[in-house]
Amino acid sequence: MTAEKSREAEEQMARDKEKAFQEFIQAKGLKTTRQRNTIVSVFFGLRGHISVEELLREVKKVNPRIGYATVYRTLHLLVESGLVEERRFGDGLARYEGRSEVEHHDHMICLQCGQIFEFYNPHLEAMQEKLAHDHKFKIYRHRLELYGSCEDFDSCQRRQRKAAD
Amino acid sequence: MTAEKSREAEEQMARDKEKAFQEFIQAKGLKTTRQRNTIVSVFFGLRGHISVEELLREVKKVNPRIGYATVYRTLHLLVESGLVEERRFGDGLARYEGRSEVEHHDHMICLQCGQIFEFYNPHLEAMQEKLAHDHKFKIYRHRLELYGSCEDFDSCQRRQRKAAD
DNA sequence: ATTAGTGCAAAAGGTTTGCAGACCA
DNA sequence: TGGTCTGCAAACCTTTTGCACTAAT
Repeated sequence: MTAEKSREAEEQMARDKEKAFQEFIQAKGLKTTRQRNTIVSVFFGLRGHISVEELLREVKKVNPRIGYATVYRTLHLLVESGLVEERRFGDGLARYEGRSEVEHHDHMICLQCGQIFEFYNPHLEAMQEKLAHDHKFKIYRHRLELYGSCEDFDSCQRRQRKAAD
Repeated sequence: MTAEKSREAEEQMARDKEKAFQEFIQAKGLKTTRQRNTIVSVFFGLRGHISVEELLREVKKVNPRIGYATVYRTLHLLVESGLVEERRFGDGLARYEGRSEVEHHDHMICLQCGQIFEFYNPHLEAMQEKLAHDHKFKIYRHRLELYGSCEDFDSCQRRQRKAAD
């Protein structure tokens, strides 16, 4: 919808999130460490739906001594801080998303190329609320995932991503 | 919406599904076995969102020698046959549902009592289709899950289910 | 100093698989 | 008989945890 954000704006946002995380850490009486800084910084420098493996791979480029345990532990803190959300799309591994995810959104997952698109539709949200209300159900959060094919979606032509497997 | 189905009708449906599975098995050139019959029969005799553990527990009442492996393998066949659907609600284990699931439906998951309610709303479905169409995305299937609380929902008062843990 | 964090490797929890023996067609 | 299926246990994969060591406050 809106034009893509400039690189500078994205980097600024990443810095803001890092700072917010520092504040969270301090507020909890926890310690700032080199590893945590690295992981958080790398995470917010990435975009999309990042698996632990992907994150660790990137983190290791900065500091090869960091292992899975620390990445998992830091990711949990990030989720706890509210800056990052955990998702599971059914392939058995958790994915995390943080950056640019200011607002709630849902997902379209292309089963052919594996790409994940985000969308947001206020009517859909409103209808869900109404439906829940009718059932006397109070929604804390929800998840809507459309699985299918983005064949005509211009992005699907570039099917590089999953090709490697 | 509709009145609850009679026990006889449900049992008939279960029998139909069992038969359909037999046909699937034969069409694939696989063999009918005592264990598979037991598992399939027990499965279709249950209702709701059944975990492997739950299913195995029930199966063992009929034949204690049956183990996880066979249940998993049979469940995969059931999914492959299209008679059963696999679901994951984020607690790390797969759940399967078959019976009464003639039509597509979505879920409301109560985070307090753990109960799972099904619902179906044509407007929501139509809106999703429209949305996908607008994005040139073809939906094969989708998943909508509302997580929250059924506090006023009459069923939530009977909180026995998760209490045991 | 004190307390939390890290890294490793081992454990856990759910699911899959290899294999020898049992069973169906 | 011949090929699938079963049951067991071992393997797998992702995630968690125990512990000795290191580092932040």
